[in-house]
Amino acid sequence: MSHFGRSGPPDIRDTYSLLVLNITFRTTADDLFPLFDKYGKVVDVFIPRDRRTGDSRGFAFVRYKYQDEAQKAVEKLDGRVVDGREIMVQFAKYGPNAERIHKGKIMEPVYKSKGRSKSRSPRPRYKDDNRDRDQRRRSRSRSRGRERESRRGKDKDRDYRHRSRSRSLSPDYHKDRGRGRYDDDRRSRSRSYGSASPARRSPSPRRSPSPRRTPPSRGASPDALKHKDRSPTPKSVSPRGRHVDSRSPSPRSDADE
DNA sequence: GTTGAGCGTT
Repeated sequence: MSHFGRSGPPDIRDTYSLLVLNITFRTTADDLFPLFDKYGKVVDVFIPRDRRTGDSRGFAFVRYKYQDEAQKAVEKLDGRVVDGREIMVQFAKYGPNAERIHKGKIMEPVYKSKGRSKSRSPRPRYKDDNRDRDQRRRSRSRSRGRERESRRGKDKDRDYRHRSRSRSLSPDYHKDRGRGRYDDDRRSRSRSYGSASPARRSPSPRRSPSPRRTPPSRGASPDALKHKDRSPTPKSVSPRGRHVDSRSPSPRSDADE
């Protein structure tokens, strides 16, 4: 859903997509549009949302008409604090159809069946380049600290994410963000609740085989504590509150099994 | 009500 056209992507023929990360979950396309539009002609603004909850996923896509404008917006809006959160603007790496994108411009996959050598730069990571990205990373790393555990090697953790993204090994979208998958099907197929109905149980846990047994670690005898706290006056207390005057609760009958 | 690495819809 585009912000402009309600019928999917309008036209990505000559548009440059920018990826906006680290945005608040409350930020909407309407909020980003004026911000990005000020730096250039924004063709469309799209914010992926959850299909179940409908909440923003925390990032948005802004499509510019010209690359120069997009580039400028990236430099200007990147690092800008929006809604109290520092956003990260950068060119989209992947397209909606898993197409390759160069500088936000969708480029169809090159068929080198005939031509062998395009000799295109794969992605040389220079130290300078890393340095830039490192700076912005600090912003998002300051959160609760999902990496707090920092297991035994950061390399491992880092590699894990790297593969998740880079490697197309996991087509499954398991983003452990609470989205999970559509379990509705499973739930529907749940076995018939005939005899395994927990609700059928007596609401009164009086027959609990093992009630809260005070741990002796305290040094206080369970009996003593129970006597003092539980029933100061056995006659006044009503465990369930249903049979106060009842003379014979009839445990067997009452406790249906 | 919350969350926080990342790349997209009719």
